[in-house]
Formats: sequence, structure tokens, C-alpha cells
Amino acid sequence: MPKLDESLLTGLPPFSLLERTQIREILGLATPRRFDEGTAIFSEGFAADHFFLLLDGYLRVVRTTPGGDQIIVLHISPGQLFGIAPALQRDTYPATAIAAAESIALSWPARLWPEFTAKYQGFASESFKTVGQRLGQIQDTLTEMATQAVEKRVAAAVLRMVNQSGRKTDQGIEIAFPITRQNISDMTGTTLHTVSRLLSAWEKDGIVRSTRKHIVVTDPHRLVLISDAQG
Amino acid sequence: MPKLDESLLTGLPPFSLLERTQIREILGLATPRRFDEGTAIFSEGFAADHFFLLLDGYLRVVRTTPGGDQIIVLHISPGQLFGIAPALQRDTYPATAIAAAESIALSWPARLWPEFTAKYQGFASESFKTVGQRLGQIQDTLTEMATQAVEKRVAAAVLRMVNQSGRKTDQGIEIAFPITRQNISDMTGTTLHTVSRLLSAWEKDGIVRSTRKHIVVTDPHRLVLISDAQG
DNA sequence: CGCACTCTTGAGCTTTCTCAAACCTCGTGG
DNA sequence: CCACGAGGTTTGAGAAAGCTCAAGAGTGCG
Repeated sequence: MPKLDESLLTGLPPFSLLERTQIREILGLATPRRFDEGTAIFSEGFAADHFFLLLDGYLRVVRTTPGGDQIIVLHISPGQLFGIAPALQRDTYPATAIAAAESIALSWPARLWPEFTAKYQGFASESFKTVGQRLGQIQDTLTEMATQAVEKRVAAAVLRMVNQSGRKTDQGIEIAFPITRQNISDMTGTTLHTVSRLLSAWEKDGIVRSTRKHIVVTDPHRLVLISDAQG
Repeated sequence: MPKLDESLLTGLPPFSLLERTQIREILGLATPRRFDEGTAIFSEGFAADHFFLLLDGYLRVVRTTPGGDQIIVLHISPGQLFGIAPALQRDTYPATAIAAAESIALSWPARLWPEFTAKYQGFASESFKTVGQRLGQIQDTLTEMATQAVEKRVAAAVLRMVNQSGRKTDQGIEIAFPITRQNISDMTGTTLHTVSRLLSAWEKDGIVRSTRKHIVVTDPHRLVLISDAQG
């Protein structure tokens, strides 16, 4: 097991109010683990026996319908807590978490949750803040799905990923994890064909540039216009 | 101000573990209020200075897009906490709550939230359970919206309302609050025209029976078949 | 008794999906 | 080091679901 440095947690919201010694304590209880791209960290419906913190990489949070359709509910970026079903008194995970890229996460047994919230100043409130933000995010997505045409939904989905994980390159802003047309269609409730056509059109217009599993937004402003345009 | 009877809260999940005296204490701090059909209890984006419990009636939780489209995120039934933004460290409400029928609610100032969770055994955990359930519910709706055809979404929406508020009549099970075609289209991301056509067709098939703002499901089983059918 | 709101229904049109086929890219194993 | 195969992407053509536009009829409140 690799040695865990306390700097890993310092400054992250749920731990920002804590003393060094407390952070060391928390790290001592954590189990770090690496996940290959495509691996499930936990699965929908399974016993929620751990909660997690993503140290590095990106995750997709996914739900699958009885009919076999898949939808990506949200993405998790480094520094975020996830799998916090224990916080909501759930005994099973409500969705599946899959590594979108090679990822490293810390995990703690669910039984430590009440202890953490009782013992560590600010841990509970920051965690619930995360829940609140995520709830808001899902509501936004729902609203968008219910009211916007496909092109806007796809533009908004791409922008969300860019905002959450974008890194600057000389070409523009690049989504930091592998992403397929199929993935985007799972985020927006459309088909990979439609996404492919849209990206092709945008590429022709100089708004994006993409290769296999890889998207660079060269003109974010135009993409914002597409996602915001009313009608 | 009407006298509040402690039996109002006894047995409701967030209060079920409490002593009589505690319940009396909590009631003493509450402000009861009546809302006419169509009135907003609170509005999206406004300061989240209170949290609430619905005693009687039904609420719609609604979001409005910049483009003016409206979507109904969920309904609240009697006995449920709502407007619990304070629990999630939010300082504004993420959605608008509107009385779907004449309703009565208790409200408490948001600053009492930390006090309640600290002081009353089980209040925090039950409240977070509610949050978790609501999160799951919204995720279900999102998944449905992203993957199912309009007819199934409408069938599912009607069934959800029936399950949450249905009361038996000699004709079948009746949705207990006024509901228009437009309302249903706002729940399912379609148009009132399409909803009207679907209800007409179902009525012809003997599955539902409806008058102005009023729906009775005469054959719930067939409706379940429609909402579940795969394809 | 009239006006505002709700509901119904038809016709035509758009958007998006489905089906189909081909091409590209990259990793793997011979 | 090349060939192969799996997975990812592109594009066209046709079909279909559901939307828009339009008009009219029913319902109930003030």
C-alpha cells in the first residue's frame, strides 16, 4: 500500500477546516485503490458499504434501465466525494460508478460516516453541500432534457464536461478524459448517430475538433451560443 | 392562529422517535399557513429562510427555464418535509413550490435547522433519508425522460400520481388533486396536445376516465403494462 | 351570460431515429 | 512488423414520432 500524504486532503472542501492530526487520522482509515478505465467502482443496487473520495481520474455515474438503455447522470472530478449513499441513509447505491479514465480513489467503510460527521468539524455540512449541488445539477439536466432540442442538449453536455475538466491546449480547450459519441448520446438521451452528425457539423464550422475518444472545443463561445439560443 | 394539536406530527417519520414534550416544543416554534390553489409557497432563487412540512393538500415543485418553459420536478404529499434547502447548505431554493390544491403547511425559520438536527433524535437522519429518496426519484425521472417514448412517460407520470395520492372511488382510483393536460405535459416534457390525444385514446380503451382537471384510472394494470412495455 | 380557461382533434411538417453500410484507428498477436 | 479484429466514427436514405398551427367546443366562475 502506497504511503498517503496528508497533502492529498488538505484544502479539499470536506476537510478544509481540519487539523493536520485529524487529516492524518482520516487517511489512516482510508483504503486507496486504482481503477482501470472502464472498471466499475460500485454498482447500482449493491450494498452501500463504502464511501469514496476521487483523488485522480474521472468517473461516470450511470444508470441502466430494464430495457438495457444506459444514461450517464453526471461525471465526478478529482477532489469530490462520491458514493455517499451512507449520508442519505441508503443501504444500496442508487447508480453505478465507472472509471472514465484510469482513476485513484480512497474509500472508507460506511460505518465510519456517522463518526466522521460527529467528530470532524465541517465534514457533515460540506458533504451535504455536495449533495445539494448534485441534486441541483441533476435537476438542471432534467429540465434541459425535458425542454431543449437535441442540438442544445449536446452542446450543453459538451460544455459541462469542458467546464468540469477542461484543460487548455494550443488548439482550444480539451475534455480531459476519453469520451465517445455513444457516451455523449447517453448523457443527452439521443443516439450516437445524431451526436456524430452534430460534431461533424460543428467541426465543419470550426467550433470543435475531434478524434477518436477525444474532443477539443476550439470556439467555446459559439458553443455557448448554441446551447443558450432560445427557441 | 389556530391551536396546533400534537397529533399532527406524531408518527410522521422525522418526528417518530420524539417525546410528546419535544413535539409540543417543535409545534410551538412552527408557523402554520394556508395556501390557495395556484399560490407559490416559495420561489426558485429566493432566500431559503424557512423549511416546511405539508400538513394537508398537494404541492407541485416546479422549475422554469429562461425560455419560459416549465417543468414539474415532483409532487409533495401531506406529511412530507419540503423546502429543506437549509439541510443542504443552500441559501436559495432550487425550485418553486406551488399549491396544486388548497394546502396547509407548517414553517420554521431556517436557522432552527441545525438546532433541530442537534437536539432531536432521528430528525436529521430521517430528513436525509427524504433527501435521498427525492434524489433517487429525480434520477428515475431523468432516466425515464432520456430513454422512454412519450406514451410511456405519460403513463408513468399518471401512475406516479396515482400511487402517491390515489383514492379509491367506485369508478377506479382517482388522482386527489386538480391536474390539467398542461400539467402532465410539464411533467413529461411533451405538449398538452399529445397528452390530450393519449388520454383520449386511453379513455376509448377504458383505461382512464377524465373530466376537467380531474383523472380517474379505471384500469391501473393496463396502464402499468403501457409504462413497462419494453421497446 | 359572457369570458377565461381547459380540452379536443385534424393536417402538415420537422426533427430525430432506425437501418444499413462502409471506413478509420489502434492495440494485439502471429 | 504487419495483419487482423474490435471498437469507434461517418454518412445516407427512409420512416416515424411527436410538434406546430389552427380551429372549435365544453365548462365553470364571476
